[in-house]
Amino acid sequence: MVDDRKLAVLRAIVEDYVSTNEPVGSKALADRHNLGVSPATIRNDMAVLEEQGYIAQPHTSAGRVPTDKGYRLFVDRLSQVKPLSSAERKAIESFLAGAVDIDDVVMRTVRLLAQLTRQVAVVQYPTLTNSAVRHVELVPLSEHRLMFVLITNTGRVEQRVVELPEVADEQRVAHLRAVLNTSLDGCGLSGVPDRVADLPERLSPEDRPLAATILSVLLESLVEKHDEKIVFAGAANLAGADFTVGLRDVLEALEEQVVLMRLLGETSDLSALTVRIGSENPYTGLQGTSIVAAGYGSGDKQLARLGVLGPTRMDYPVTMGAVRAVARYVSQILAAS
Amino acid sequence: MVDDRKLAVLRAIVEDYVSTNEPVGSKALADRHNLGVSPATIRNDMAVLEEQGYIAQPHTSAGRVPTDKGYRLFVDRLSQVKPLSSAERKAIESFLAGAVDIDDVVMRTVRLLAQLTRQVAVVQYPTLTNSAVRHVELVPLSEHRLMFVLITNTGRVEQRVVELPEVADEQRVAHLRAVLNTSLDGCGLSGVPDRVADLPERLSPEDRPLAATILSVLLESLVEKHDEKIVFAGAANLAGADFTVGLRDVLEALEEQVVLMRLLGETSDLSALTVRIGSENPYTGLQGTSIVAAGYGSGDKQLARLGVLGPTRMDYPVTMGAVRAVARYVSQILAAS
DNA sequence: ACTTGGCACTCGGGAACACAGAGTGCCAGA
DNA sequence: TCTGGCACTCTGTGTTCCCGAGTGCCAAGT
Repeated sequence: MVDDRKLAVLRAIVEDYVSTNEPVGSKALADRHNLGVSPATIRNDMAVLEEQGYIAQPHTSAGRVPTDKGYRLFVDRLSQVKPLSSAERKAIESFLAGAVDIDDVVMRTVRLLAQLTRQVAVVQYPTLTNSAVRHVELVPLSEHRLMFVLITNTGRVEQRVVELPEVADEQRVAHLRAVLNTSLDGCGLSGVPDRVADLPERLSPEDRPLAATILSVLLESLVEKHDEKIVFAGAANLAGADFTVGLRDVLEALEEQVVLMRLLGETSDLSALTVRIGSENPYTGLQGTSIVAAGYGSGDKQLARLGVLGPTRMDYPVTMGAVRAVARYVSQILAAS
Repeated sequence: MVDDRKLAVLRAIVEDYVSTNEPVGSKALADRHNLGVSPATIRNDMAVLEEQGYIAQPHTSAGRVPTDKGYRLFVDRLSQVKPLSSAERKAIESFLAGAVDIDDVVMRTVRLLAQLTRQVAVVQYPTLTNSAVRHVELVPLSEHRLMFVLITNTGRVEQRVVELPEVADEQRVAHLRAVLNTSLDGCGLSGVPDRVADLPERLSPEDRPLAATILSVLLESLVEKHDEKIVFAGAANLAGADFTVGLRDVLEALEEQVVLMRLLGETSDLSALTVRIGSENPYTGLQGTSIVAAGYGSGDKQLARLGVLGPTRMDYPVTMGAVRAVARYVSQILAAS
């Protein structure tokens, strides 16, 4: 049904279309690729491919263009991820190595990825879900206010200013700090609510209102930051590509955290590349775009995802290579810190 | 030389052009504004205005379009900042009030401003320069590593992981923490280098290497974060407006922190509005754009700047009103926290 | 000294049109 | 099953033409 030569034709169409951005005809194919057959034969194959929905022609008597289904087949069976050159690897490594904190890592990553792929890069901040409490700090700001700081083993720092219901002297704060730290140290964030549930009861009665206030802020910060932060870069790269759908829609999607979140998708499998092509992606405003995403993490735990967004007409092998490589390097960096 | 009627004509031209986005001719002016004179008279005035460089015609026999110089005159002498409606004020207030930390404040501000003006909003993070140390925290991560956290009175938190030259037990860390806090508490960041200069000498010899390492990281973090962080939002609003210069250049400029920094400019005067029109701005890639910026801060100190960027053909009174209002509200929020 | 109506002139943008070129589908023959 | 040939169908481009908006200038009016 789909014999080898037809697949070769499809591959050739995808490659040519990606590089020229113009519908590709039978003659051009016969010239540029040595398929060993005449244009007429190729035409026949193309007719079949079109009937099966892998390619389409924008109008009668124009060349063929891959459909989403065609790209899908190309990605799944006709291409292989293209590894980066060693120069590129070196560049990545040295660029990421200079990062000083988690914000810096994310920022550098997203810029790097955008530059590398010449597309829009999207990076999700490492999730708190899988991290554990490294330290809790209470810093008195005034008699009635203190700053609550939560440091996780993934290097992230959460902070909140807490209005206190009563005056808290340094000693009581110190006590509470000690209690919090001993009871939470190393505890996974998901386990925090359980651990602190009975905490007020273990304290002397006069400390309870204070503790309750702080705990409520703590719990609140856990759920609030659960909808994760996402950043993007490389929007300028959109300017060149012309989308079937308006540029505006794409930019709007990029500024909607929730949409981005869903675009990156989720896979349990760390290091697996996800490719969403055109209509496969869950957001109607982005029909003409594809997303290539991968998870990253430290050790074996997936912390978050990153990827790039570009026109469906993109160079999948190269893009996938870049995304995979960057995901790996970020994982390394995070594991080391 | 520039009598009142000519100014009225210029104002009318700016207003019409802003609202229609089409070169405006003498007849249209006479119709839409009741200037009390005939089109022919207006033509004469327009000829003079053109000679003086306030307006220009895209081609012979088209209407007139304001030049940068024309907009400048309009902004300086022919318009007044338009205050927001009370509904808008309420919306701003309630939207900003929900912010939980400094990141949240900045994020909400930039989105708010983008939505309000339907343009690209740019917000600079509050500078550290004018803030003071509220608390320094040292959190041991392992025997050889600790996390250094600096909390400022502006609510910002800086963090660094420090590799230690030697094993540091909890006691030594605690001691160092105490020393740091007593010597730095309330100290302006610019004064920190002076204060810590002689600090190692006041410690026992065995603590000095440890202290030196931490101090070097501290000082480094001060200068590094000195080039401030800037965020933007509302890029989607660029999609509608057509720039004389490519959209790509604008997007590129937006992703360059340094460029943004210079665009926002600096004025000592808090609460003064800065307007940079087209060629007035220091970046050649942004010829067709204007920037409206204002400073914000807590109390009387200017902490940073915020503003919007849009086509030179923008509604200056409204935009200026929005920028000024948002700057004020953010200042309030920051002063309160 | 301005203002005004009239008038000739200019030029951009849209409509109509033709045409070359690329590409297809199909068919008959190898 | 492949191939060459051939008629057909489009799109994109270049050309021409014309309408209309808008101007500049001038002479007359206030």
